[in-house]
Amino acid sequence: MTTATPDQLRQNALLSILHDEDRFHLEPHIVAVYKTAGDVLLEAGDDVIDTWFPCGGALAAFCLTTQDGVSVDVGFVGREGAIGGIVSNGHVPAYSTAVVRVPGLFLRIKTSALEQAKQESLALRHWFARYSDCLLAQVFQTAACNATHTIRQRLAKLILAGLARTGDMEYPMTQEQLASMLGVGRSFVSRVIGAMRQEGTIESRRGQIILKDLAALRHQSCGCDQLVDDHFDVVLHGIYPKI
Amino acid sequence: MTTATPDQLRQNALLSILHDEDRFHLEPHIVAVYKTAGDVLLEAGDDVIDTWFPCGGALAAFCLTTQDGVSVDVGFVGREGAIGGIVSNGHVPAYSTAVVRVPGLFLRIKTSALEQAKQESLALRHWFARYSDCLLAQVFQTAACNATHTIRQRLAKLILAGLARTGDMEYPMTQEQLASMLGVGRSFVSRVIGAMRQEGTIESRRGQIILKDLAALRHQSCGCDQLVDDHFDVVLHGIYPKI
DNA sequence: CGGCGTCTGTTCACTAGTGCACATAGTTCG
DNA sequence: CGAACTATGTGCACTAGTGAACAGACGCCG
Repeated sequence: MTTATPDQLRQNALLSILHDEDRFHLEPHIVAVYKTAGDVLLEAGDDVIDTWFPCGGALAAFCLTTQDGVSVDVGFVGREGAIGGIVSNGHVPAYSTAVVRVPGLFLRIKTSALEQAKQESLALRHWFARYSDCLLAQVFQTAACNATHTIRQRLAKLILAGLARTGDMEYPMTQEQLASMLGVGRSFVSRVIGAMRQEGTIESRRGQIILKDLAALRHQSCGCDQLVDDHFDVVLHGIYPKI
Repeated sequence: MTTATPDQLRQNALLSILHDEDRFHLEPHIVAVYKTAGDVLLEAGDDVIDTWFPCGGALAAFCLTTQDGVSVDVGFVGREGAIGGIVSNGHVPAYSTAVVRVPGLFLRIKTSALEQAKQESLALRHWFARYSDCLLAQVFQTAACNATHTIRQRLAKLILAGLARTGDMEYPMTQEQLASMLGVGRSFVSRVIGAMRQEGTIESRRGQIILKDLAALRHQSCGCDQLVDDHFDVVLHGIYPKI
């Protein structure tokens, strides 16, 4: 838990693009922490004291639990974004829990320090506002996707998103976890994965999905994340590199 | 299409609470327009030139159309909120189309004027940021709801939300429209409404739902909107600090 | 009054997804 | 090595939801 190095700051897209002035404001307050899968960054109902920036291949999810006890992931944040006092400026309780899904490095800053910096810099404020718009777009699309697409399509989408993070062909995730991220029954996920394996799209070991045929998996996915990625491109275009 | 009267401004919750200074900034730029069901306030992909404030019982929806041509409403905004340059400050194309669902009065302001006012007032900025957080919370909940709840639960929720706007027992909406808002097949909606009618929960005429048993309808609803309303209360209740 | 367009109820055959139960296989750890 | 977990595959009976088709019913307008 040491103050983050410049090299680490560069591993988050929102931070890597900052002008020197803005960076100098934030840098002293940023701490680097390694987090493993399942770690909770933000608890629903708690004050948003910390804001988190995933680095490299790390991935976190906004996870809601419905009244009947089923939990669902409704949004994902990787190195392109941040979690915490982004939309709200941190004055309010978190509506959603944020959980680490793919382990890795996370940068942490006190939301109060971030907000102070936002007050002093219009550029910083607008930059984060743009990212907020992208986050909202992502959740819009998730809501539409959940209403209309099959579990098979959504599962393919989820696996693709996970693989994009790890950067290789293997995605370490149990079927139980996948089912819980989608908010569906485990046995059905098992069946869908079985079908995909038979068709040669993926392999699967205990706690692991292995990509065999990218084109086929893309084809089975609903492709909702592509639309969102495009919006990210337009809104944050050229100002920072794509993942 | 005349400049809005003070009386009209009071019919939107976000505007009604403003301090005189902030109000004086915005007031001259606000225009009152009557809109009917189906009118489009914002088109996905277009620049967010205008920002809209629903008044009284008016209601608009964020409506997404998936690749396969099915459209779904993923969020609703009534007198408690606003549509347009809220999250993003209007620098970006709208991700979602915004459509009027319950007709009524809408106040319109150029997003650029709103943003100018936000730059000059920290209080205004924070106030809208808080509302943005509520909007995000609402969409989070919609995404979770769509993933886990039955069409029957979601339909009950939708009818309740509509009735809450009109203020009486009648909700003017065809089954076709309800189905399209949920992104589901019309015939199934017809069946569910038939069942509700048999149980005495509602009546239904051509193009109209009539509430008969509020408690029963509440009981059949998933209740997701209640959770969101609670968040609105916590985040926006009474707090609009003068800064 | 008659005609036309739209909304509604219902049938039918079918696919998607649930939830539980139980057998089996892979991992971990003493 | 063997015990104890945990993850996975699969059978089963069942509910939820689809999508097309068609017959009425309602309401409006000339």
